[in-house]
Amino acid sequence: MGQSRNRRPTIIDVAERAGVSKSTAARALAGSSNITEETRERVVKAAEAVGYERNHLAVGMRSGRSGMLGLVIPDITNPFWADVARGAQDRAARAGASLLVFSSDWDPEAEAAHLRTLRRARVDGAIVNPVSDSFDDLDRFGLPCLFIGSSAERFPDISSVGSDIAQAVRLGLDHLVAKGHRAPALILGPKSRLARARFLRAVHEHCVERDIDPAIMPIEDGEYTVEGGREAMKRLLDQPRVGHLAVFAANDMMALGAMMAVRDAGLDCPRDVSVLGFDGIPSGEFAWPGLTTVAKPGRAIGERAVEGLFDEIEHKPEHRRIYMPCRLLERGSLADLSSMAPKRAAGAGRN
Amino acid sequence: MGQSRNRRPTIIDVAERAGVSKSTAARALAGSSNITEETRERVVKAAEAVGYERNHLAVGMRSGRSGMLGLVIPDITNPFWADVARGAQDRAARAGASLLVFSSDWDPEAEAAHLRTLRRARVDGAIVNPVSDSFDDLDRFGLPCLFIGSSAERFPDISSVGSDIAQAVRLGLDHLVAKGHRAPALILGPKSRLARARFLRAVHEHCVERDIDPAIMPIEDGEYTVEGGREAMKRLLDQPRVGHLAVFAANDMMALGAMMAVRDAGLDCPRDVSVLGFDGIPSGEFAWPGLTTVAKPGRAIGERAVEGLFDEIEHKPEHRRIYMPCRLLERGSLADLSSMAPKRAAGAGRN
DNA sequence: CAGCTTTGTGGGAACGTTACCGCAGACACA
DNA sequence: TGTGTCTGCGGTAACGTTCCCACAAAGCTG
Repeated sequence: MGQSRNRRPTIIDVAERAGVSKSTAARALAGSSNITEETRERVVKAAEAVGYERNHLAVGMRSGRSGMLGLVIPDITNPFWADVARGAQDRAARAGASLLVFSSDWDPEAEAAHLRTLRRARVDGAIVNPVSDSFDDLDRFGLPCLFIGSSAERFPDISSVGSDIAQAVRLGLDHLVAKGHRAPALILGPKSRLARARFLRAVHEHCVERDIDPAIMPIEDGEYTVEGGREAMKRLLDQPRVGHLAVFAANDMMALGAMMAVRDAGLDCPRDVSVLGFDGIPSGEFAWPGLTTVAKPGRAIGERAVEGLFDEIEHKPEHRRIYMPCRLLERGSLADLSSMAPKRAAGAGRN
Repeated sequence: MGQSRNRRPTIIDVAERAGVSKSTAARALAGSSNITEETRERVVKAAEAVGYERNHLAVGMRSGRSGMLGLVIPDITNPFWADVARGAQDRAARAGASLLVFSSDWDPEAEAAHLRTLRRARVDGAIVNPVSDSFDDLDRFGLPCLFIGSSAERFPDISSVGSDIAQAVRLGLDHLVAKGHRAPALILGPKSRLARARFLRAVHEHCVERDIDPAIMPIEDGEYTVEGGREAMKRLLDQPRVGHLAVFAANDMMALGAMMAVRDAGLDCPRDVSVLGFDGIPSGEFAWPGLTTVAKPGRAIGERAVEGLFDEIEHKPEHRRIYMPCRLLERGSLADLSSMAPKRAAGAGRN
């Protein structure tokens, strides 16, 4: 009764109720050594009785570990990043840690501000999709840190987790080839983006392996948006071509835009044009036809990133790049030209 | 140099460098009263020089305010909740607070666990979309708390923020009527859900106002999923009907499923069937045709929730329910039967 | 110039926890 | 029985901050 009703109970309240010192109470609650089983039980009961809950702020102060992790992504509203956040959340929760989530909107200043906030909050480490080009804001972060996403490769000294673009491209191209599309057109992102170069390099490597001449693939650029994909596809459709056109877009939004352009041109997907996307956003499922795409493992990336961050925090300084495998999501946007005669010829297929 | 290189600088380091006591340094940095301008300047410079950053853990301990807020939603991967989270994030950041985000997956036990974690982290308050039916886990939360979403109404003592279902339904029905659909069919959620009753009540009220007999509206139930909507629509299409069918679905996913069922039946939307959704998820934009829907203001709800939570924290005990207005997103899934002859009649419209 | 207020500063306690050290008692062994 | 080790527990310092109080110097009033 000595304790004012509105105060949260502390370990001292527990100790008093159990008739021991606070050191003993702390030891009992920490489950550590040199405690009589009987004493431990008394303390635990007392803790339950007063409704004690350990104050993590105080623990953090004393131990230097706050039990919190930071996550700075471009936009939680973007389904891919939401997926990443979800994976990170779950993995952190399994380890008893909490996640502070921030959206940077691809703005270096916002990013820097969020990192400052994280430092002040004394998070144990941070997972960041770096938007800032300059090393200045980031390398002085001074906290265990792990980068995520393709832009991470600009920073050679910092471990990173990302999707395996090379494997994804191989997966996509193999699928296209299997369906009878030998040399698809490419819709890529802006030339300034690192991801674009990575994607294109992977395509080239794949082509070399399969004796395909990459030079025969038409390429169009655009912003990583629906509108960008739509315009790129329009340009592609303006070019002279023979037979069925297949397109591999570097991004699902662009792929969705491309499908719109196909409809705008009075053509049909997949009858006249096949579209393959890259990302695996849920919207692709509800488009008509459903968008066949190579899905990035957002959730797994988030989980793996937290694991990697824990490694960094425990000062295993072994620097690593981790690439998570993607998988193919087959829906309806790809025509199968392999087992039957092309649809635009008379319908005299093998069956 | 007295300070070991790996330690983060404290206010004592700043004080020593500025040649003042830590009290004075604290006052200077807090920007508060009774400081010579010259002293303040010296302290601020010293702080910059040593790279001082205030330790929020310590501030939280001392002041009882951690500067952190909790957000517990069903799933950050769900676009509506991601939108809410984004609004909350931004609003919290503007007030200098950080957000701890958790996903409960509609699991009461996970929810309870997350709330415990938040309490231990000593957040200043929490925003929760309550999934637990029982008051037990929640009312004993013991922290300033604000509920969000339609399930919040089960808890009469706790302030809440949600979307204005009545206004949304009115908006949707008015739009349907304006387009010439007098008595649309309804696709609703499971009978157990509170949101369903609210939706239906709003429909009835609207009908009374407009002298429409609600009894003539066909109603089908289903889970709040694509599959649920698909099956409900299938049942609707099996019923005998005359002319164009219009459907108001209580959820965008169901609406998308309904559109699939229309296609499955060899019919065309919007020529044969009009579909109106409710939520405003991005996928609706990429469906074909684009889903016309009543959009919930997710982001605004998140922002308003943080504001309301701040009110709760500052012990304004005034209990409130806040309903945020929805808006109509007109895309392509609704036929206009008003200004022209119905499409299924000969194409002899007024124009 | 005595007594008062005002202003700027320093000292110390407190927030809740854990780590370290010391101490008392039990026990083993010569 | 004396010496040494081990076990269980209590006391205290420390983490970094802010708040309260005390104190000195300066300014003001009569």
